[in-house]
Amino acid sequence: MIDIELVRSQGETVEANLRRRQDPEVLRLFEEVRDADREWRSVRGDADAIRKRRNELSRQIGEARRAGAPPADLDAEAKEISSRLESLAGREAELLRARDAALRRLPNLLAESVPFGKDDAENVTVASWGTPDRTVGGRRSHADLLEGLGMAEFDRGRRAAGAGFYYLTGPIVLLDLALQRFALDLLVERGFTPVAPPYMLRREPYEGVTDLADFENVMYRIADEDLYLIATSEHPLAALRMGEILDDAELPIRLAGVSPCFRKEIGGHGVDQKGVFRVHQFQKVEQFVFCRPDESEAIHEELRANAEEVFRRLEVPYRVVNVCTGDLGTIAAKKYDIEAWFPRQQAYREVVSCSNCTDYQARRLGIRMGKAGKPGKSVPHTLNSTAIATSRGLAVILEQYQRPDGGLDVPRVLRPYLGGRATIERPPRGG
RNA sequence: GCUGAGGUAGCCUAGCCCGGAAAGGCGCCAGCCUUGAAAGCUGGUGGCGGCGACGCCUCGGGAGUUCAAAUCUCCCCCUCAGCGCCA
Repeated sequence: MIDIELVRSQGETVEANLRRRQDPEVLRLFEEVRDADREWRSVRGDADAIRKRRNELSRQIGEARRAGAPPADLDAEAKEISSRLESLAGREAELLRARDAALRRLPNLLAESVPFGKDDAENVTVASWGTPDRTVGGRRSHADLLEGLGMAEFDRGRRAAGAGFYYLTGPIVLLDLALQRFALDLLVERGFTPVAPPYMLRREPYEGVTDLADFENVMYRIADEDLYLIATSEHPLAALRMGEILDDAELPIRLAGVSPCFRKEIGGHGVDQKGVFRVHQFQKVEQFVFCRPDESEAIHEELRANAEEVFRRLEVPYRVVNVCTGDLGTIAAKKYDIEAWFPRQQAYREVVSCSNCTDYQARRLGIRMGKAGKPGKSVPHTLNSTAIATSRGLAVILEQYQRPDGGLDVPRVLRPYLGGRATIERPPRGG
């Protein structure tokens, strides 16, 4: 959430920034925040004056009572003033509620380096690595390949859990774990602390880390409980320090989350719909950082470099796009997507999302900076980035490393995690 | 799930039974003292509104009673302990 002080003192700048998102609803919300805040402050003043009088009377009545009987006129005025306050206080509370509701729905301010654009077609490619293989050459979809190897159960997954769920079986499970372990080791090497977070969160922290629309669309709720399955470990990692004061000296805090991710809304598919590209459940190793505001820009680049390194070591061609103003989500001030080359689809598809959330998430979670004994008012920044999501990471490897005979070469960097194994073969007797 | 105890400012705690300006300690900041530091002493140290004098609010959250609620009543949330169940 944006700092209300900023809305007051730099209203024009904030509005101009929000305008870049090209969403009329956002500007309407901004007006609502500003109007409600202005009126709240005015009503607040009136109500405070009445409260002051009430407190005076209350004090006098108390003193009079201790001395003898309370004077009837004081009592009458106190009663009258209380009822007058009631409606005003109601209005005051309502305005504050309206202001904060609108403020919480207002998206983050955009970083200056975010390119202006309408939608994902106008995202700007800022880097690329590797040479995309432009020949389709009888490549199979990752789902076909998996089924050919007898290492995935899509139909049975649907029968048991519904569309969007699947079973992986056999050596591919080890490959999946190897991918996670490889990414995790890389992050640990670079100073991250591995974290196995809770896979469910209560509503309150959840509202701090995500926006309300997402909340309704993507979250699985546990029936009769105030619990939601996490959509990414970013969320429990952010909530790890909710309500706390972070000591400047401990920043930056680099965390590597490992968890399954659960998402209700999986959207449309496109080519090769079957498989693990868009699913309700997948594994992810995630980078997450709490840091000082002045260092978040540099750390954003660091997270991006780490994510790029994952795909370089896997020898998977990719490009990096700077997500444009019209395509950026609510929480992020700036976002890079890494899109890996899927040779069967002959397309770059998103495999990493790397965001600088500045102070937006931290403010919603009530996280501040300072020292024990001397809490500050400033708010740290949070950043997050995929290291590897093993649905898509797996899919791209299956597309790229498949062999014409239906087997799979194991990416060099993963072999140590598979006991040196270099290939995954079709089982001797076909399924 | 049952029973009990709790939730008070950055932290720890008192106040609650019996309603009437949130006491104290730690930490932190400043001053005094000191060659410097520590100790000691003095003062300050929540949020919001107001240009300001100042005022209002704040005791897990909400509702109620009352002139007045940390305190009384009701509902809800969370934490801890014991018991139960359990990988």
